[in-house]
Amino acid sequence: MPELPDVEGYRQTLLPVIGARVVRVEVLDAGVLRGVSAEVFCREVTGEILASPWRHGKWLMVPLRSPGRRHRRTDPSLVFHFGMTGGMVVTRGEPPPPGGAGVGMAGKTYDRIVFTVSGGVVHYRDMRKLQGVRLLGGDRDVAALLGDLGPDAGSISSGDFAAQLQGRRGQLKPALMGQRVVAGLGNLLVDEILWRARLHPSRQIAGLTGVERGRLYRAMRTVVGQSIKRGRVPDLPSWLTGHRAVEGAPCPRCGTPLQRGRIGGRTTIWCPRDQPRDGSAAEATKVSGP
DNA sequence: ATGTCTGTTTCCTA
DNA sequence: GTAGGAAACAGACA
Repeated sequence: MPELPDVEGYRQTLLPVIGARVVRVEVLDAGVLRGVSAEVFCREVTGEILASPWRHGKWLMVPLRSPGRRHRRTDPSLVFHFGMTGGMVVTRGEPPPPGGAGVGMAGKTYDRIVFTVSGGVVHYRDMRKLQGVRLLGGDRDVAALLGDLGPDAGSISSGDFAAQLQGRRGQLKPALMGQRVVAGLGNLLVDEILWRARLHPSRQIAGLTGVERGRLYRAMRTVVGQSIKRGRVPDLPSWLTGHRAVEGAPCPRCGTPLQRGRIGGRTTIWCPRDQPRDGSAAEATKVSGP
């Protein structure tokens, strides 16, 4: 599930346990640990204080510091990525509610790591284990890990966005999903953004007009902003995402049957009328509110 | 049983 | 850099 809005939601669920001390670490499945053994992971994390979590794109960082000490650049950080099926749940000690983030279809929770902290329990879950959890040694290591990512899609300025697009070639959808132009957009968000901006996913970046670039930027900020508010890409009737499941469903804006195809290796939904391949036409249909 | 699909990323080859 | 495929994994579905 997780794209930028979901991960932002996980970050916010951690806010109540900022400053808490890690009492116990249970590695239920060491397969999610990247570059660190379960033994070392437990030893290094147990006893540490959780500092303020922060997010870049789909990555979630939780710096650790030792009790009674200020933050240092060399303090380690927990770094979480949720792949396609991960999630984070924080409770205050009661058994976690059924369902929720990172839970599989059959209701299995797929808890992989459980952190017991003072005043709460943090569950890292992930069915498919496509990504995982890292323990990095300091701010420099974190910066290196995130080094290839573009600016966060939720906060990039229009000027920076234009600069990121400058000189780049290729199709719109693969570029937006590549994390290098902007970080945090996934398959659903990109389809939603391109539909709102009325741009065909296969359009060439280099062929965008200034007006179209502006439309793309506005659509991105609006869609990401609204999605963060709801903790996910909402499947509202007025959004494209609400109609992905139904083959040939009418475009919520103009009624034309939506088209489904494969672009950049991913299933892609678009409106053949509002999002013409050549960029002309269909400027008339107005965007409806979120 | 077998093949295909999936809200991700990385690694490999043209 | 860009494009395309495969792999990592664990299912659901036809």
